[in-house]
Amino acid sequence: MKFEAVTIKDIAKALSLSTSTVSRALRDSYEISPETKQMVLDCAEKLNYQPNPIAKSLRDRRSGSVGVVVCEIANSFFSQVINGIESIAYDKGYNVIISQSHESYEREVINLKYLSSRSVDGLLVSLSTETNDLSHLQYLHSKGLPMVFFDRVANSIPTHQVTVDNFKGAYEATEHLIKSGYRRIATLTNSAYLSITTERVAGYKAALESNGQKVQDSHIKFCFYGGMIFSEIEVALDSLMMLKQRPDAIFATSDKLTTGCLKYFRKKGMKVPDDIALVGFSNSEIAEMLNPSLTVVRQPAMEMGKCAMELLLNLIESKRKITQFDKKVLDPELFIRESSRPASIGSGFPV
Amino acid sequence: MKFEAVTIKDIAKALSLSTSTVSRALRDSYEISPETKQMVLDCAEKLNYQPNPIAKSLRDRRSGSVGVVVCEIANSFFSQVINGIESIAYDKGYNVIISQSHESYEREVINLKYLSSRSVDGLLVSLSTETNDLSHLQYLHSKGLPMVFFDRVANSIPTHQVTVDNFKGAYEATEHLIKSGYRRIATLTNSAYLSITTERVAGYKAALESNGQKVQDSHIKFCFYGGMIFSEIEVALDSLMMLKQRPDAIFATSDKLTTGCLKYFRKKGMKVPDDIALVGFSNSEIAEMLNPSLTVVRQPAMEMGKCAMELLLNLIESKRKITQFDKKVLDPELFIRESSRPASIGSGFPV
DNA sequence: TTGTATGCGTTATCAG
DNA sequence: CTGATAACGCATACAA
Repeated sequence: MKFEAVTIKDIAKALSLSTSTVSRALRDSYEISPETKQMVLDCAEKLNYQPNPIAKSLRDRRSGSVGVVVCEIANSFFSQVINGIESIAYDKGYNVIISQSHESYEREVINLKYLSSRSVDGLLVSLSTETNDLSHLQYLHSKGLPMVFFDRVANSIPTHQVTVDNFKGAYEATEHLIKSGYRRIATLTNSAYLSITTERVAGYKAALESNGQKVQDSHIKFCFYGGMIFSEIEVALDSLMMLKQRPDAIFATSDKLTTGCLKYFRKKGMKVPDDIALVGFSNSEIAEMLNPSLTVVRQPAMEMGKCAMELLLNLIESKRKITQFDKKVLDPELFIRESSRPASIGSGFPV
Repeated sequence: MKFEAVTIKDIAKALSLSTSTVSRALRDSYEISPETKQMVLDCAEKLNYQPNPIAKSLRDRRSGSVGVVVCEIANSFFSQVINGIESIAYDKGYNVIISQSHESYEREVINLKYLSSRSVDGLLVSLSTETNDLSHLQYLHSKGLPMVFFDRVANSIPTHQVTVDNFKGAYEATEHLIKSGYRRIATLTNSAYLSITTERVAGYKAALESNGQKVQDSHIKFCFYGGMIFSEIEVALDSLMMLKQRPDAIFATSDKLTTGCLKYFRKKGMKVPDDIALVGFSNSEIAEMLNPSLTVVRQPAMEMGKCAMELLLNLIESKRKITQFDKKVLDPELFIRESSRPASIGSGFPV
């Protein structure tokens, strides 16, 4: 594989054939006699010939691989999405190259730069929390590099996208708290740059309003890095806890924020949901174990990955230019845990 | 990037130079005049020239990328290792291609086949739980493809490897339980194929023996898929719980097994460590939150990744054949949580 | 200092 | 049915 790489040339030499004949035989071309074909195949087998994908890529001007840009793979939601992507890619013979932005705009730009320049045939992108300027993506898009956004999408770039119904998920989670009797529901959310933030906050607000509650700006706390830095969560929750009218419930709009809340409350010696109720977006199985009474909004991550990859393959493999784009919206699932307390959404939490 | 790719040829044409001059100018060769160099650079900038890595790979017979084979990225330990790998790779200009075996031998073979054939310059491998036959790796190794094993290593293949001192970690964890007063310590461990299993079980046994306790085979439970399938854990723990002399403590030898135990006990309504004590290998921050009283053996995952990547680069970039191999062993960290109960290692666990 | 020619491994086109 | 040749984009040995 390294020192003595077997090429079609070697096979050709061994069989006193031309490279073109060997190439055709290997590709099972109709214009090669069955005998020659068999000879070539046998010889290839014997020499353990492995085609060189790089040479093929250069010739075909396609690499057979797609790039994925996510913030963190160490995040249940994204690793599940990646599993979905992989499963489709695998079936279709594509290779998946994963890159992490670690929520850094700079890193996202660098990764994208690397992935592009013809080394990937397409891109599956979920924006970093810092990303406000989209020119790097706009540029690639203008050059015709197929891309599909998922979860954290860029609406200003016209292409396919896959999301869950964030509005609905947030609406239902919030309404669930209201129906459970909570009256001062705060929300802990991500960077305002992110599409998911806007949509989830909108759902939260709508649920309050359509249930006759007032939206209070002091109840909406943004964590720019989505809780990657714990102090963000501390600052946000400290300020909520210090309001004259302390919130009686919190809606956390992401996995990291949900576990971050649990961590915070444990640190403070507060019980969830005895002292305060918590509802959150979460795809982590462990988070549920962490608080068996936690009501969560689960995203169909695997499905999102599959769907995004399929849309990307459409773009890559379609001959003519696509002008009509899909905005696929998946349904979130709300897992409501029954409570032993009335007007509460859980049965207890360890302090 | 896609439809109209700018190449050195375009720059050459625009400037009425030859491609070699352009190539040299871009590589900042000493034999090009400063003026020409500047012209070329400016033109490249203007046309937004991006070198084609595939063409470069073909010519250089190196891809500038390394392959990583792990079982699951959705595993704190492995995602941390990957972050370590990436950080070094990034500094050295290498690209990292991650592939998951999902603990399947077949998938491991396929992934490796894909990664090899000169599309990667080297391999960082942690074996799947099913892997017993190493011929696929042996073959690649014999062909001279640089590889470094980490965590789950193959001792029969002579190359660098990085592990933690599994024996020591297991020894200390077990001894900690003994010192805390436990007398019937069972262990829940992975597939016997894995190096980590052998080493950790050896450490467990040694700790028992050097502390005057007998090793009981009925106390050692193997989970072939390492707890990927929860029923495995149920079967193992059920049989432990049904022993006439029920164990009073359990040492779980991996992250997944540790959380699996917690899940099991919660399901059974048992308290950890009131009803039973638990100590485990774990790199997940959430697992600690799950049970703040859990004593864990933490592996320096990030460091392992960095170290493995550095060793791999040594192999890749060294001119002459290396015959002396490093077996780097990192120190595990034991986090002991104080208990409010005597002869117990924790303070409470939610049921 | 710059240009020409060649090859990396493949496949498609065009001849035979 | 098979073979010679060119091209994908880049970088080097060799000329000039």
